Amino acid sequence: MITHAMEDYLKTVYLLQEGQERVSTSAIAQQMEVSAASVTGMIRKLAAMGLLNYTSYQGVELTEGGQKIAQEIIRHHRLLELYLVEIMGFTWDKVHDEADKLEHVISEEFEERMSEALGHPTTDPHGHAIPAKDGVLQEITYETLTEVDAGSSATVQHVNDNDPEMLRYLDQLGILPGTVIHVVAKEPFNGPLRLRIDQAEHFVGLEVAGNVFVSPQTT
Amino acid sequence: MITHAMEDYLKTVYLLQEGQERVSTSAIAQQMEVSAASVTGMIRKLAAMGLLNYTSYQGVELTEGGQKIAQEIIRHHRLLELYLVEIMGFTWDKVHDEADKLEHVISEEFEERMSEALGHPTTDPHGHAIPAKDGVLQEITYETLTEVDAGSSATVQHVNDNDPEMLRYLDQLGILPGTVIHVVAKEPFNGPLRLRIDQAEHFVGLEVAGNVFVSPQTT
DNA sequence: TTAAAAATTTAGGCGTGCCTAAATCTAATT
DNA sequence: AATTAGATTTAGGCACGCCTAAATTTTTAA
Repeated sequence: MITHAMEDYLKTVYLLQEGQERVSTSAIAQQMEVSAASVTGMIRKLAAMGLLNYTSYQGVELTEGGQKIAQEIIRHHRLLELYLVEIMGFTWDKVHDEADKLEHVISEEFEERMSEALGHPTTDPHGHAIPAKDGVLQEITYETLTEVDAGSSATVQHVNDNDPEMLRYLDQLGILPGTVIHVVAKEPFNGPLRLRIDQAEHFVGLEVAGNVFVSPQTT
Repeated sequence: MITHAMEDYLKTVYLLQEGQERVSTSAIAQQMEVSAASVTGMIRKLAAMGLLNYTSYQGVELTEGGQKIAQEIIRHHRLLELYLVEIMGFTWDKVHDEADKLEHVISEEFEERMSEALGHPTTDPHGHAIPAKDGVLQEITYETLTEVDAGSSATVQHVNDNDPEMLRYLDQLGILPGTVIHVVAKEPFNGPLRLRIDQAEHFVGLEVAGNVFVSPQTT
């Protein structure tokens, strides 16, 4: 039997695995805000179930079975986020926590009906790709806004969705997936970035900029 | 902290309490499909939290605090059932199980947005009253179809929602909240009831009839 | 009113998922 | 190569929510 906690671990490993080969115990512990000892315990259980490969002291890697479950949960999460915003009228800062609870509980039919109501969408409100029902999710790794050179422009691809406060701030600045941002200048000594968005200028700190993922502007 | 399991117990006690003064351990155990010993354990915990009054061997009774939580969960459940049917297009036989899982997990805002989308409804798809946000739910106790005299008619008020199979059967017969049923005859020795519904005649067993709650037809 | 039956509680145990503290392994430094 | 810092695992413990079996209380019926 697969529990909600197991689903959470698989999801976390999946998302941490982006790019990386193997995921360390401490990375999982930090992300999930549990002790490393707890992670070891759960990892061993999941390995015994064939959901991930684990070598002591060497971190883990999802098996195909583990990936499938992780993708299913991530699909639930992102469809829920979009459904909550588009159909139910939630603001985008509230949907992450709600989806975190609902994602483990909804049925396949619920998932299917959400997808239909939304016209089988491919991205969630924060710009993350929604995995197809049985498809592989190839999340592209974008650079963060902090890495953009002064004087050039970039298009927002996605923003981190776990901090409601920050999402409200980004919304206020007009930083949404699709927004074009021109980096006017970067202040020295880890100072703020000077941005032009839609004619208006803003000074934004590095912590915020590090949570905004962009691609070089194509136009 | 109040857990999902606790919420389930409070809900069950609340629903069993209809009419009755006190609710017995075994009644709860039977309804929830757990052992009587488990019920005793949980009851003691809930009593220690002040959510119900408990005297050994004498059953339980919800306190005001316990009632409030139970009503909240029942409101969630019934709003969810209606939302799933009306907005998402579920058939009425599937919504009970889905609501049983979701009811513990949705936020106040989710509840509020469902209620709004549904125009602040007062009954769920099976005819049960939806408690108001902070109101008292006064569920009226109706008689079952088995108690209606042959030759008289009755209006369906609500049907039990926990057996999907039976709900599909009732749907097929056209037995929904609001339906007028004429009891043509009752076969002896616990035999079937002969019913007229919308011109058509049906023979229905006592098990089904016992799950249909009606009031004498007023017209 | 007393014995049998039924209901309830107590005792002890199990899996889950978390914790802290101590032990152990890996990697980095000298 | 030895030491040491950091990461990881092991050991032992705890709360939850369930279980079965045995003890106890209440109810029913002889």
